[in-house]
Amino acid sequence: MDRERITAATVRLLDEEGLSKFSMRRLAAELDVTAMSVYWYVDTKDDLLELALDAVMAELLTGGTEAEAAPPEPAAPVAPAETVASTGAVAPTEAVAPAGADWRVRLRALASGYRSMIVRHPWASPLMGSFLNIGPHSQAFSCRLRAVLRDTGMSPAQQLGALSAVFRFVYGFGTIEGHFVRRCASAGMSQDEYYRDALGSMSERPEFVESFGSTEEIFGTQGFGGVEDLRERDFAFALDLLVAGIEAQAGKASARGPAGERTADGDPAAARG
Amino acid sequence: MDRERITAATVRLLDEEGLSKFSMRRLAAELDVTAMSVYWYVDTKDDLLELALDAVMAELLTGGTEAEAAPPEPAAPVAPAETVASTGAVAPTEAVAPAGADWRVRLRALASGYRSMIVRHPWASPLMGSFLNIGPHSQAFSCRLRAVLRDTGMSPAQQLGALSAVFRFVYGFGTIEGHFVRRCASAGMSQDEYYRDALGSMSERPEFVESFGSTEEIFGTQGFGGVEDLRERDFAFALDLLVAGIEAQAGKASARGPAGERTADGDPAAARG
DNA sequence: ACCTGAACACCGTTCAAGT
DNA sequence: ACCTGAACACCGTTCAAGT
Repeated sequence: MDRERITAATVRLLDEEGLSKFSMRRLAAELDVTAMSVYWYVDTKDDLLELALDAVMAELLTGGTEAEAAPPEPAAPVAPAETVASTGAVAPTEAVAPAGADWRVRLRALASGYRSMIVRHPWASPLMGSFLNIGPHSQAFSCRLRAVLRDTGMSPAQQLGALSAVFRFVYGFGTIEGHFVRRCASAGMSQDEYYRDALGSMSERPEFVESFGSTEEIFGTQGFGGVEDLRERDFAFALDLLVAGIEAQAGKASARGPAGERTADGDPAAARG
Repeated sequence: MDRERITAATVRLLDEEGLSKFSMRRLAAELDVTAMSVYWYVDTKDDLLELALDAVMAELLTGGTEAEAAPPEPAAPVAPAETVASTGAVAPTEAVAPAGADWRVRLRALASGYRSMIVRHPWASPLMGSFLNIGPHSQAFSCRLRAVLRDTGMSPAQQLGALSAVFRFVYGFGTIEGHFVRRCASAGMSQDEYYRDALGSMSERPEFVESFGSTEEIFGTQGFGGVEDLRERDFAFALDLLVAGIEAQAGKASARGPAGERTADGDPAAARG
């Protein structure tokens, strides 16, 4: 009975039953302990949730581009013990990209990893709020993203803007996706069934059918591989948009010279090389 | 005592005290009524929250590009009665754009309006989940966005991808922004104070200071107008990224011809002109 | 048709008390 | 140092009963 075991049980319960059903009393029962003994290790429910959030953030750092990731195990691609124990050896590797690869490849890898983490743990996104000051693992992930953006050719000020854009976009995508997945599950339907129903209710509006065709036409389109495939393509397309936008901005930047508007002294691109 | 009055009181309470403090009992007290009489008009708390969500979605439709917006008042730019009554004459007009303007201008207007609505009502974003099947006002807004995207020169399939991208990105931006604003308020700090504190805790990590300078350097940078100004610029920059990405994709599309990969028969761009 | 009171099965958290 | 029981002030929702 220590903080790690409590955090692991919290993550497992949150994964299985969702944020709204999680309670201190439910957790205590799971740990075969009275309701209030958890409070010896944790000040408040919110503190515990922050610990759980930090634990799943660590999933994004298994194996790494640079050694700046987590305090323990500087280089070896070993997943944190508590996470493996809780989720049952789901070792996500999508946030890992070849160290010297093109920034586009690495950006896609980081974004995909972040997104899939949010989908794996739908309870995490409402807890993330601002990506400021929420644990060392989140900061380490942010560092990796910044390292990638340094190679885009954008000015430092543009890099900061792009950092924010990528973070928030992936957050939005993963959060909505997570909501949808959970809603399907709680309705006892497959994602395709739920999507078909939703389309059905939208087909009551005639302009919708005019734009996209009837439900049967959408599902019958050749190459339509279901909602999950659709979402995969939407995400890929959105990343294409971002990458194309970054390339355009980087072109502008190099045409006008390396200096941005916002940044002050201490150009990090120059300092790092 | 009817559904409209209940919905209006709900929106007002949610705005003032937040989603977590809202309860049926609290609402009943506000309406000077016993706890359970609300259940005569509303089946469940979740149903009521959906009503509230639909009510604030209507803010995005005041005044419009086309007459496809809300059932009442087809064209006149009049805000819905219940919203005006509840928020005290905050009549947002940001989602309105000149009808025949460039798609870039109209896209920015729609995105800004959506974002500011989310910030005005931070409780709305956790409720939005998927943008599918949540009320007629949301669908009408989606229609307007589609109408704008038709003018980008993208293929219909690309338009669908961009629709998803814009929606989810703005959602992510507004949600995180709303979280931050609320967190500052509940900590009793101004946004700049909170931001300074957060930077201070991040300055404990040396690579952060190496990249961006110390807190004093960041706040002292000429042209730094505080967090809110920073966020404004981040949002504008992110929209620039999206617009540039859309332009790049549209260029590809017109170079390869109008047909996309995903769409079936019934090309809406051709049908609408 | 509309509202109420009492009740049920929950919450997070405190606090004095046990070992 | 670690855990417990009882208690406080809350929840959403049901249901029989009032007018």
